[in-house]
Amino acid sequence: MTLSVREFMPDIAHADILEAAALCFMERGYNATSIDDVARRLGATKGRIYHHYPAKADLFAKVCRTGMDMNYAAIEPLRNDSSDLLTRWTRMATVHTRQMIETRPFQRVVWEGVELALRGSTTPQQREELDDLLRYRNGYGDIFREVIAQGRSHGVFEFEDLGIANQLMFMALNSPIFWYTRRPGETEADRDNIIRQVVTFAMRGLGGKRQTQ
Amino acid sequence: MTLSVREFMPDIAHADILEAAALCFMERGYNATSIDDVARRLGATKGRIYHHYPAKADLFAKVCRTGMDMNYAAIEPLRNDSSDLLTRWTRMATVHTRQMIETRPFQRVVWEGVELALRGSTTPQQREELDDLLRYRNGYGDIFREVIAQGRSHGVFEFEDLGIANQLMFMALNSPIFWYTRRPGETEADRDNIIRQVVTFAMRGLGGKRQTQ
DNA sequence: TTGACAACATACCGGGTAGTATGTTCATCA
DNA sequence: TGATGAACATACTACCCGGTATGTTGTCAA
Repeated sequence: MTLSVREFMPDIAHADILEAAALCFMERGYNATSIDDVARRLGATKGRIYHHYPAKADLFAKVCRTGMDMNYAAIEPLRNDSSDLLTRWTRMATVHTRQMIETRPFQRVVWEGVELALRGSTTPQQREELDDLLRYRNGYGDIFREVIAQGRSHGVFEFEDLGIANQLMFMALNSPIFWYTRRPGETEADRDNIIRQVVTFAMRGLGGKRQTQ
Repeated sequence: MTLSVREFMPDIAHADILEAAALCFMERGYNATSIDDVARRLGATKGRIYHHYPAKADLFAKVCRTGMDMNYAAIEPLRNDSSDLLTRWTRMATVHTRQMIETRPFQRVVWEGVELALRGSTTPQQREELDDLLRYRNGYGDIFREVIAQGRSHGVFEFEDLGIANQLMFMALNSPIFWYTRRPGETEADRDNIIRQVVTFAMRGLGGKRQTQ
């Protein structure tokens, strides 16, 4: 259900560049990352990158977009889920959190992209791209927002302000992009265990009724 | 109980510079902020800043340290609180969250400082300062960590991994530094209401028993 | 086989910015 | 009162990095 980069990029050259860029941007941030850094990680030079992307900002935007594309694709199968609300929310939250862990470099770049978009203060053309990203991510957030809103009106969840609750929920679910690191010898079960704890925290935070874990 | 910058800086000149720097760093981030930006906000020039701080990195570090100083000072009165654990945790969490809102520029810079420290990749001397910041903040985090650990062993809280729970709790409590903006006409009660919702979310997330709000 | 184009590498330029070196003003104190 | 130094402003330098212009290699079609 979770997707990797290459399934989105049939063109290997682009996938390699995007992956290297995502890693660099994650490690040092947008401004501190030079195109030469990305090229060095690829074992190549600037020329290769500028042949495919007109500017650094476009490369960054593409990494962000790819990250969000993967998120949308991951929860897409759950759009038609007809389970009860709490089950549906739990599935969505679990998939989302797993996504944060398994495509962490991209998700962290998305986070910085959203921050840059909110700050403003860039060139008009880049502004356009970042605003697109913002709308793209807001649309994604609205999917969850709607579910927890329904959940509250059905007595499944209990909270006051919908906007605040949504923010807090996403902060919890997204948080692994900041503190998760793959331990050597970590099993699939270990990771599932972490994800479960994160989702449980968010569910309880939303005032959700306890369900069988 | 919450403290402002000037109470920490008897020297007004330093307080002005730190406040301007905090605002600039918050708005554009460390790398994208030039010393001239800070000077411009002060209605001054570079000379003034370099007269007090040897380098940009030192100014940044000082902003971080000041932010953490304010946090420590804010919860200091609660160290000797002999109330029951849930009450004590709630008071600490409330003070902390209020701190995030009322000194938001500084707290946001602290966040970026921690990120820079975790990434590494800087000059050795700055590395030293950032590592100091990291230890300083970890010490602060341990205060909360101990309280929720005790709370769990006394049946007040319920969660699995202590480290993960602490991370998730702080993500929730810190989150206003990302999404809080002061609304025009916002009253003191409005702000208290926001803080209460954040604290409630975190408490429930930790598996805390509901108490009278 | 050759021309033409894609996919890069190499070499270079220009703007922005951290940091410095030097002036200038003003207060304080011997 | 003049000497001294703190607290800045001004002027300048050096470097890094984004972007471009040009060179090189391989492939493929006619």
